[in-house]
Amino acid sequence: MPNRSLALSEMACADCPIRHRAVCARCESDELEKLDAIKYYRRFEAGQTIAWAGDKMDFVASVVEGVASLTQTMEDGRRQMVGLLLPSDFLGRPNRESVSYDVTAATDVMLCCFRRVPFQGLIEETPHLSQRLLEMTLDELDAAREWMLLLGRKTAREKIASFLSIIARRDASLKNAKNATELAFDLPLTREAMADYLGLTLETVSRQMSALKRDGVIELMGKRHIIVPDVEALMDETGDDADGGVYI
Amino acid sequence: MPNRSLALSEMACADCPIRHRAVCARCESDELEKLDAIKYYRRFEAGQTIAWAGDKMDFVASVVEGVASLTQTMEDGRRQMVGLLLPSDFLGRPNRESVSYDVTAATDVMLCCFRRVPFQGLIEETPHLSQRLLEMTLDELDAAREWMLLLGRKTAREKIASFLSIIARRDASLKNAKNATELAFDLPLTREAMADYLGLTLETVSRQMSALKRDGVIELMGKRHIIVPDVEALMDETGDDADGGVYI
DNA sequence: GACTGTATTTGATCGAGATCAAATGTCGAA
DNA sequence: TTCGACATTTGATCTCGATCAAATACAGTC
Repeated sequence: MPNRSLALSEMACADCPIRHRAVCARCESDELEKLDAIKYYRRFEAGQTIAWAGDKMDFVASVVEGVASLTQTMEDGRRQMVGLLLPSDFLGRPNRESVSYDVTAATDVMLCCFRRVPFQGLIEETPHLSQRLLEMTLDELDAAREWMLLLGRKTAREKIASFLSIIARRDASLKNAKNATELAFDLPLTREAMADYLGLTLETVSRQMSALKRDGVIELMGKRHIIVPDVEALMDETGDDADGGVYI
Repeated sequence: MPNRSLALSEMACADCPIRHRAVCARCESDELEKLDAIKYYRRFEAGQTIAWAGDKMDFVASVVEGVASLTQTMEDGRRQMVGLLLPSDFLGRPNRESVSYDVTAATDVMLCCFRRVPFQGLIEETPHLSQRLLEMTLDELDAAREWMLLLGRKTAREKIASFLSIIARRDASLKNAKNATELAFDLPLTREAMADYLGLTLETVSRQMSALKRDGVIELMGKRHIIVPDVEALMDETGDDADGGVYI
């Protein structure tokens, strides 16, 4: 498990890769110190469960590295992913001690955890924190609503293309990439997890990936590395109107 | 259009039916006065468009009476509802001048509107307001995630049963009804709007409503009034686990 | 009471995606 | 190098909900 990109112990907020995107983004240095006092890092391996729905969770957290998913499961085993947390995204709900969804590490994940009870206190006394949390929650709600359109009305092919463009966009945004016409990135999810995200079976995911490859919309290097030779062409497959994805 | 349940002009916050549920729920009387200074009421008739996606909206609002919907439309006309606003729900996003979704009055609706720019100012200086807004947004996010499970994984029959139980629950909650075994309420949506909510066609909605009626799960008085003789039986049809909907 | 427009129901058929099944690829461990 | 555990792809068939089409119900209006 060779992952030594960040030393767990002595990481300073100033050097943190998500310092200006996460829930702490607007905090001043004195506010940051208070957060620092209640924070600790935790690492999870790909596939590991971070928490089960119904568990008590004594922390909330920012995703520093990697990807985590929130999923709901029905009694008979049908599963739907309802959240995909990338670096800088926030995990947990203040003022609620138990988790509502299964939380899983899709890749190796590092979390910056805040002890929940003191964090709640900080929220109440730190407008910079609560304002940022509100903004992030509103963004997540917007994302959830895009996702609802995808689940309710898009075809399998459109779902795949939409998913790829979402990942590509978030990936480019994290890397601060200029918008080139060509784009390359790694899929953070297995075919099965993609199926859970998209409300499809893994067979349908695989078939549609093959179809997009056959049609030259994407190229595959191995199973997980994706090259998009023409971003426009991919966007055309998503079913979204042309101007829908201009802003990052 | 005989609707004189509330006089538009001189309604006092103290008498407001959503006083203790809406975004103003936690405000003290001095805070309420500041809100009162920037508020006005507006009424919309069933079917009327409140705002189109992309429009500038110079207010945010609480739904006082009636039901409004948020919908997304694809170029080829496919439509997905992504929000259903019942009394006390909040409409609009502070710090964003244009609307992201089409907003439509599903029934006759009365809004308590706040001029957007001054409202933004109040949010920043009134923790009672911003905390309540955060809480409501988190609740909406949870609801959106339930909705995603419905859209991605439930059968048509389960979707209808889930929708009916959601409406029944919210209706009972608004009326502060004790939880009887029998339940009766009016559908606030046409079959077509239900289809947009559920990611189905209106024909499938109609067929599944007929099937639930045939099987004795619901009774219909006219097209819109629903009687649920046995709430347990309806819950069994939703696909959710038994303890999923205990809390209101 | 006949007429019009809209909402809803019901019927017949089709097809996208699910399901069931098997083959293939991949990688680490023995 | 072979084995075993997975992840992924591909094939054959089935089914639920979509689509196309028509009948029915209903409310308002002249």
